Amino acid sequence: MPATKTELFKTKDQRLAALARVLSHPARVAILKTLAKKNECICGEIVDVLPLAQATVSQHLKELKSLGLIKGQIDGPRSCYCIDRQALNECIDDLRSFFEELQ
Amino acid sequence: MPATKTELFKTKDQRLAALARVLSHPARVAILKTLAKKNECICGEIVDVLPLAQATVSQHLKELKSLGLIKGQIDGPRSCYCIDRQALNECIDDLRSFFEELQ
DNA sequence: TACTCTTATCGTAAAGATACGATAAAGCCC
DNA sequence: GGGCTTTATCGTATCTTTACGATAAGAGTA
Repeated sequence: MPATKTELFKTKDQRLAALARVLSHPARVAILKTLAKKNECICGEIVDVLPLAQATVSQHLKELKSLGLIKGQIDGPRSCYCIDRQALNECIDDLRSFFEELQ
Repeated sequence: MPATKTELFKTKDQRLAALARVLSHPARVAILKTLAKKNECICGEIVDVLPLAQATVSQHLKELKSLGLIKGQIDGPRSCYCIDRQALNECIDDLRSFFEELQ
């Protein structure tokens, strides 16, 4: 029965919810903070910082990337990640205007 | 095996993730917007606005309440909900400082 | 070429979230 | 009291998320 009725809501609300969803795990919050601090990181550095297995971290990175918040580029045998500043700013704006609507 | 390793992360990151989690469903986003617009609503009004069954809406309201973002008070046979402005402002501050850390 | 390092993906198990019908509980009106 | 309205909770089905081991795939190195 429960086939997630997400599509029945307004596009804006869906988008905001999707953004909130990627921030809804402390690992992803920590990844963003780490990337912000070091500007860019190879995957292994992030794995070292988090209390999770490499496969799990890779999965979290994938989610951040699929929402566009981070970019990843291959660097030899490594993967180098960084925050997509522009996408981040758009997300911040979305959240900001949501909160303004609430106030 | 997967027993959610949330507790292994920093308290601040956990808290932010928990906040993001309640915003991670469009129904809860819509509820907050509705409450903001009308200032306060009885449960039934919210049910009328959302494409979900009463039981489901009640569940979403419970989650918003348990995080403290909304307050509910019994009004005769009805339940009257409103946004907890103070709690909301604290959440906004948390998010703001998180984004500042990212920039 | 063989070997090592690094990371993504697959498969899968467990936990959590979502959704709703049914029902309980509490107040109102007659 | 009896019936109606309103909402919370219970039980349950299903879908989604989280987590990790195993493995594949690609790049560098001896």
